[in-house]
Amino acid sequence: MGGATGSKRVPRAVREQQMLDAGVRAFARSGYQNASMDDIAELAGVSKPLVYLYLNSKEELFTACIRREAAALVTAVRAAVERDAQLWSGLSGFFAHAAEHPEGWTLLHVQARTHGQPYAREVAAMRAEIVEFVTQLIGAAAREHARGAARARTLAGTEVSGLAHALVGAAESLADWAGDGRAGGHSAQEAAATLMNFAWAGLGNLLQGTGWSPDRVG
Amino acid sequence: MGGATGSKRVPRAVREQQMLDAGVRAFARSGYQNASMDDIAELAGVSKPLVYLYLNSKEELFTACIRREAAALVTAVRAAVERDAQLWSGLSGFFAHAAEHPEGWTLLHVQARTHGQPYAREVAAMRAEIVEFVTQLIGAAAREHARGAARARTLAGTEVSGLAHALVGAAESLADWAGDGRAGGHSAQEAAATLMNFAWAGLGNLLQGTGWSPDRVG
Amino acid sequence: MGGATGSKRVPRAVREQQMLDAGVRAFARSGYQNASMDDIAELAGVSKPLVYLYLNSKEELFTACIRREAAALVTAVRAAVERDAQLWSGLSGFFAHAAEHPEGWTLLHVQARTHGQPYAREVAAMRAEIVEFVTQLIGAAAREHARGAARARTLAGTEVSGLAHALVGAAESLADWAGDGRAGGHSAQEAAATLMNFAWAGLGNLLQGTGWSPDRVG
Amino acid sequence: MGGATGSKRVPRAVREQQMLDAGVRAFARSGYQNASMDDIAELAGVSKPLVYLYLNSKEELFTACIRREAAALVTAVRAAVERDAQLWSGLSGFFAHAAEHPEGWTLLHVQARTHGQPYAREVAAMRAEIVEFVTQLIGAAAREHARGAARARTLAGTEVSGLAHALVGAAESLADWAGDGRAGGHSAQEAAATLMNFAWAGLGNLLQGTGWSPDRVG
DNA sequence: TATGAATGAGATTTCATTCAT
DNA sequence: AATGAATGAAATCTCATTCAT
Repeated sequence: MGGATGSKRVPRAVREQQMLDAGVRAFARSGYQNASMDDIAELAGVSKPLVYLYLNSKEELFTACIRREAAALVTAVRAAVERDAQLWSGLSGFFAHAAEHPEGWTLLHVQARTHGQPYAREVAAMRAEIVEFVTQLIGAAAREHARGAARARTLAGTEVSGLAHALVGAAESLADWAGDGRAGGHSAQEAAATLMNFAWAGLGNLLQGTGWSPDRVG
Repeated sequence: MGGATGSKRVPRAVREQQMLDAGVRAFARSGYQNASMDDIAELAGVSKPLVYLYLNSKEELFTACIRREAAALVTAVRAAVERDAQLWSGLSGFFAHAAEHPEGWTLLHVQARTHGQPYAREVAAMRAEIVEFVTQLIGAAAREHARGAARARTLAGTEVSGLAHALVGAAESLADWAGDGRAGGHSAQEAAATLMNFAWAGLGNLLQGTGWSPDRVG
Repeated sequence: MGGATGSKRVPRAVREQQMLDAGVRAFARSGYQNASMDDIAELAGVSKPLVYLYLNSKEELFTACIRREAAALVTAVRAAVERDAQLWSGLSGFFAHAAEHPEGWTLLHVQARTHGQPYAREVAAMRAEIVEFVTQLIGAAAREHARGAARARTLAGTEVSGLAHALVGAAESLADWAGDGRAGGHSAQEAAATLMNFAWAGLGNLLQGTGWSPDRVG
Repeated sequence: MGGATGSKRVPRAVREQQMLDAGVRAFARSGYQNASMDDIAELAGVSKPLVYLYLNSKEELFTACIRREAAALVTAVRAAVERDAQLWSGLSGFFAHAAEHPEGWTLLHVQARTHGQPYAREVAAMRAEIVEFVTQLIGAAAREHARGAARARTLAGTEVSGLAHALVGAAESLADWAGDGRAGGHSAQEAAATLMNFAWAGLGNLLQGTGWSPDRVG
């Protein structure tokens, strides 16, 4: 009932993936505490003891879910970046993956951060990896900008870091927004474009020293 | 033991605030589910039945905590905005409040979203209110921009909405970043300035239609 | 139903004793693992959570039961010994207590030794205390003997120790035997007398060096 | 993995012994309940279903273990007795076997008594058999004694039974004592000698009616 | 002869919540 | 205004046992 397949006697590796699927879905929907092992077992179409036999405990199951989703997201972003090393590609890959795996994205963005150290650390590591990508891409974008500009200053480390964090935060918020129905069906591409618009101009401003400053009105 | 005061026979209004203090702290630290009513009662320095007498249930207590903290944040942002109706002031006020009330901020940003409908709605309402501020401020900034620019197009509703979400997300991410030790002690002011830099330029670009577009490299 | 009293709202100290009573009975009858916390709670006439509230866990409950019964037994033996410092009194006190508290005795002798370190140690400590009593009493009896005998050698430390262990073991076995129906209703007094008969003569033999030795037939 | 052999296709009789070995070890170490069928299967180097195929259930496995060890002990004692029909030989044989098979001895002495009817009966039967030996041997010793004494009364049935129980209990206690390191390495022979000393003299006293009685001091 | 896959039943433990004072 | 005593309901986890090959 509600179970994945009706098939019996499935090899372990396959069952484990089914269980992780169920875990991701249940945790994303109900949160760590509210998703019971009974729910997850039923969703996976197996009995509870089998879940314990393969994944040992609720905590380990949660960790395994987070790890799988984090790895998938990082892989998606990395692949996008490796195609052409553009900020646009990275953002686009990120939004596309988040849109295609809304439960995985919710698990990482909403659920995993809520629960103590072990999980939050896992997600923080993934986020750091993505921030690192973005930082590199901002560097590349800065060089691109500089080529087409008369004079350009060099960005300080914390400037780039702050920028990267702002960008990732904006991306996360937009991913949520796009994931909701509330955005009126805006696509991953549009979200990426909106953000690029923002980032590109902000970057240019920053490089040319024409940026906004507190004593300016606005 | 560890309770707030040791004093007895405290008027209801005061006791309630003590309980909310305890609730905010406990929920922010441990999350909704892991914070037990026992913990909260002990933290508040009263017995559990009294908590129930005044706040009825864990859900209501949580809601009351969120409402209080959300109101405080909105009030802070509103006050900042009302001083001079500038985007900068709003952002600055937001960062300052988040920095001064880390537990309240954690409660709103990290914990409240995790839990199903009743609470999430509360937070969504607050977020919507802030997005609304930002939307208005963006409108004001757009007019400001337009005054100094040759030609400026009018922004579409979803554009503004997307921008506002990106901005709020970036702000939240920066608030976390600044809240950590990892930013090397960056202040609320600096975070606000970084973000303004970003937003201001992006906004200009958008208004002038000179923004980045996917077929451009970068 | 089957619960101790029907009384409600009993002070904690009293309830705790009722719980220990129930624990001793249940553990003695069914063993540690087979006695469920449900059984114990029902036997004590309270709900399970109350048992946990007061005694924390099954292990702690078991420990508390063992400790109480061990203390009671030691106290009984000590009191008997202190009345007149005779081996007879000690044995008699021991048998009387074991006969009057068969469940406590079973708990200590049969159940507690079966389960790992923490409990076995508790019982071993109690047994050591009793062996110590017996050792002292053997010393006294030896002096008594010596006064009425022509020549008497001094006992070696390990001889006394071995004797004490044998005596305690014999007493334990007899306590079980007397506790069963199988002894045909033999009383504690008779068991004590039988054992004294044994011990007294054995002691005399040993002191006079007329004891049995392997190369003798028999 | 820690299993006995790695060899496949072993004849049933051999496999069964391997399983009993594993069972005895596991039950002696952890007790009936704590030793899981998984543990035992792993220890035996086979899969769980095979254990069930050969031994049907945990209860039957336990019973088989007890039976094998009890038979071994009884056989050892019987052999010793049959050599020369002396109490000394029986005790000596008993101690020697217990010392050489500590896990079997633990199983019989400590674990088997704990668990309800089915097992306890098994052990009780063995104990009864040994008590019976001892009773016969005491009879023989009594005749021996009588031959060298002026006048000797006849022992009542319960007297002999009590004696036998005391003796067996003392023997068990001494077996534990000698089995520990605490006895300072006392051997089976010494334990047997200590006990014989005790028994021999007690017996003589009893036969001659010169034993200790409650109104005597001591 | 032998095993990987799977489960029903039941154990301990926790927690929000109420009663009686 | 305030609390010690008490519980219903549900969660995680374990284990003896069987199925299908």
